[in-house]
Amino acid sequence: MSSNKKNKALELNPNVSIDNIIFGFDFDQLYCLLIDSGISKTTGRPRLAVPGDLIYDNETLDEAANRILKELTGIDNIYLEQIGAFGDPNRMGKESDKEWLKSMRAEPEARVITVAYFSLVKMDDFNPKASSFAESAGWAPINEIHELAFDHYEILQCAREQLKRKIKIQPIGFNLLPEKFTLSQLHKLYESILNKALDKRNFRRKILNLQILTPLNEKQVGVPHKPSQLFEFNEEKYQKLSSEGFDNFGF
Amino acid sequence: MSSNKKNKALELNPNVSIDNIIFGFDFDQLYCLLIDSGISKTTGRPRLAVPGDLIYDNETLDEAANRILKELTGIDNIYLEQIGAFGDPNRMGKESDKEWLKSMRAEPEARVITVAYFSLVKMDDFNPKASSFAESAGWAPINEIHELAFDHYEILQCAREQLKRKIKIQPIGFNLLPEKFTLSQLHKLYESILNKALDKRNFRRKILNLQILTPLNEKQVGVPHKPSQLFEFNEEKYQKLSSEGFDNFGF
DNA sequence: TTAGCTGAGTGTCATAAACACACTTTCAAA
DNA sequence: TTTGAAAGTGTGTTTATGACACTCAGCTAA
Repeated sequence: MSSNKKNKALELNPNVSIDNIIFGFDFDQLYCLLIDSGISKTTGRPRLAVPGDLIYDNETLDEAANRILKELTGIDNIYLEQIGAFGDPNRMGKESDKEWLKSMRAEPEARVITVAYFSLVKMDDFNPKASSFAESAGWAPINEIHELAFDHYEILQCAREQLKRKIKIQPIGFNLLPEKFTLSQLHKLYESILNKALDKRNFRRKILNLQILTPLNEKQVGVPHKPSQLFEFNEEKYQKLSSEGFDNFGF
Repeated sequence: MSSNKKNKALELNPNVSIDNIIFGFDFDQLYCLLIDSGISKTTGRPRLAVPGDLIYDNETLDEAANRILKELTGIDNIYLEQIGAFGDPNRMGKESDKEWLKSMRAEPEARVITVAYFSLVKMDDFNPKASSFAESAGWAPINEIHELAFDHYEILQCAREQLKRKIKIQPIGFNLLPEKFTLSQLHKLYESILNKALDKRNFRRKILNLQILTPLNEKQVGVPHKPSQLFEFNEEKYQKLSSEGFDNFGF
């Protein structure tokens, strides 16, 4: 439990980390960005984890979360939201976690509280590349993830729940889509996040009533069916709804 | 990391604390439990703060939050929910905060990340008493709190927002009321939390439609007006609504 | 004893949102 | 020119919302 902080600015805080659930969407399903730190000697399986790092003592938590995102993906200015802190004393207690900690951390025994975030990125903005602390990174379909290092699987489930809750009261889903998109793509996105089928006509009516979409003079091209109208979202209206929410319980 | 519980003091984690926004309701307005650590030498004003403490290395965050609640109020088994982590490097940077830290902390310069919780208590369950790290504790009307130590004022505002959001999708408000209560008391509670007037008839209709209340064969006595029907809430239905939520955006 | 005060309790109508549901259109490829 | 694939569109029913005003029961004080 060190706290020898002579040189605060440059020092990693060995007790607090950030883990960042990065969501993407490919018009078909939700993905999560994972890093693979190699084959575990104890389990013989790849050791998949969510990107994260210890924080520096001179950065805020939000800055640290943005830094991790930037270091890994090279992109900035991404939708980012805190999920909360995870601090079970045994959260890093699996054998394969200990093995990794010994090889990577100056104080492998230190108790680390992690602050989890989730972010929403447009999948084609990001071209995975190796980061300084993982051998590789890549998108994994959310429904195919069944096990992760540390308590990352649990954090992922919390992130999904929070996203589900949030998308019903703020139009943040647009962060997962490109500038121009079709109503069907948006529809599929909502179905993927909420994990259930939504009636097409009712969905379209509701979204259009929010008046958050601007139809473009443009259609899909080259598709083997009736081409779809493209939309962009209305930034102004979006800001308004984002701050007010559009909650509806009635009170 | 030692797990020698004989000497807990050695296991205090100097980098992570818990702060707990404790809400109460007196049938008229919302209150927050504050501790007063004495007159600040630098400001000459009382130094009011939310109860909190560093965590021990062998407890989970939830356990630490419960411990703080128990140490201060003597009560257990309280509704408790995490708000999130607050970690601005300058969150303890006010002069009056530094003064206090020097007198109370082994490592006054250490950067401390705090994990905030809020809890809902039945006000008459709690009889304020001095705790080990504050000279006194007491209920303050939420609307009369304008300044607090550290970043506690900001945390309080987040807590109010979270409570507002939450009460619309889960019936957690009941935690602030005694076993038996009237519809008017519940109505006033919702108005206090949401900070706006709600139509009496519409409110009663909606709450009764949730079928979460069981009318008792009991009325108020000794009131100088028509005595009010008392209700208790239906635990079973409450659990069901709590887990499902009763969100209503329509999707 | 009665008049007056206080808050409890109650119903309806108009409007808006939700939900369920099936066929036609447009384009590309075979 | 036929076929397959997804886009796009409307209505009727049901349910929830929001606005709104008077009577009732019990206490107190004249």
